Amino acid sequence: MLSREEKKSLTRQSLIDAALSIVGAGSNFASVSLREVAKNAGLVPTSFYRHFTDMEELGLNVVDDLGLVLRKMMRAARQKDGYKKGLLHSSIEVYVDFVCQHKSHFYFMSQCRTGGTPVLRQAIRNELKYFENELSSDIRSVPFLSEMSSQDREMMSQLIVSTVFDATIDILDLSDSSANYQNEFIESMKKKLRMIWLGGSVWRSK
Amino acid sequence: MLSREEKKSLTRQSLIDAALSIVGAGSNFASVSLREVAKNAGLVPTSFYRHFTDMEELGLNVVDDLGLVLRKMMRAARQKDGYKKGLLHSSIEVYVDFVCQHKSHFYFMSQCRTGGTPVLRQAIRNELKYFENELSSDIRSVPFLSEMSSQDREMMSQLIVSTVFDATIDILDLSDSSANYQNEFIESMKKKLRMIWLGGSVWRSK
DNA sequence: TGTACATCAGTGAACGCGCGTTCACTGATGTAC
DNA sequence: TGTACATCAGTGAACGCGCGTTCACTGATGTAC
Repeated sequence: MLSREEKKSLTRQSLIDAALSIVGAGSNFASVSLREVAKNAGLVPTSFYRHFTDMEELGLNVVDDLGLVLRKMMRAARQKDGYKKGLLHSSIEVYVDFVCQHKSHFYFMSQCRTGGTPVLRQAIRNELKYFENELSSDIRSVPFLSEMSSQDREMMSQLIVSTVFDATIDILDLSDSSANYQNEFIESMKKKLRMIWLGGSVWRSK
Repeated sequence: MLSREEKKSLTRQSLIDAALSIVGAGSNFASVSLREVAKNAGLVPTSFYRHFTDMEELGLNVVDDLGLVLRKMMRAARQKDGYKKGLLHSSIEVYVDFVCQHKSHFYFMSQCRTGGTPVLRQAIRNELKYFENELSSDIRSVPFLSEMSSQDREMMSQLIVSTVFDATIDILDLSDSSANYQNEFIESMKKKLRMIWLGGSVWRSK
């Protein structure tokens, strides 16, 4: 038998999942109603208040959920080839994989980064910041990039992260099209990152 | 005296402006109601239908409005220094200027590119496509970039355009902060573009 | 130019519906003795 | 272990409100003769 506390946190998660599934089905989080979420989770509207004060607070918890997915992704990317030569290529592939396997989370992220309430936008920004920092410290150990100033490394990381994450909505929209078209897109992404990488390798911090 | 047709198109524009001003005030276009727009334009809700079938159709007309702003911006950017040495620097400045002077349009663009209905997303994408094409043909006339394949030039343009437009929401959120912080952001943007530019200049189409 | 009729942008009442939120409740789980 | 009471996640009725949409209307503008 589950304790009251355990049952509560299961219900809580089912509300988060309900919101994600509604967003994944094409709705904009900004126009998803509390009643819709509760109904989708198999609850009466008033139960919502036992877990969150309003949709924004639920949103912040969805961001936390997203954070877990992103950290799992970072681990997968590092494992895939340990930041050797094929770093960029394999990272892109891991990213596309994760986007396709967690569509709802990434729809939510894409939407809220630009269309959420200020609080929600900031929460998403913080998640991306985490990525930029990780990447920045990884860059330090790349031989021909190691002489960059830490500020420039940070700038380069931002550029890479924003380039990758900016492609999210395109990846999602493309996930229903032909494999050919998808591959073309991925190859173009790889070229973009290679161009940034090249730029970084001839960069002189001054 | 204005003709009936002229008056109608003025009303139509006031509906578009009303929607923009609501978005500019912090709402997400996806959750803006037809009644709210009509009220803001000084009309009774039912009048809305004399001009648009629904909010999505109004949205498409907002995109057209945005298109005009973007083309005006492109002209301003070209005029500022005719794509000479300071191209990137002055373009960024023109961009930041336009974002700050047409906040509503750019909030709308940022939101709808990732959070609009599929039709709206596609319309925004098309506007960005226009930019990418213009930039791509400009790149052809830059000496040390002219040997790139047209496909790679296109890729590089996409990278630049997405980097610039991706910064929109940050520019908007920053527009209330200190001038120092804003300048820091702009300098970072310039560095990013310079890194891409450097990458392009050592790029070898193969 | 003047008259008679057609057009149609904007009106105002009305509809049924889903919304967020309140409140008193129920009954299973947890706690004290 | 058994009993008596407290806690609290989930319920269900009810509220007032703004929503999108319908319909018949009005009265200024446009058109035909």
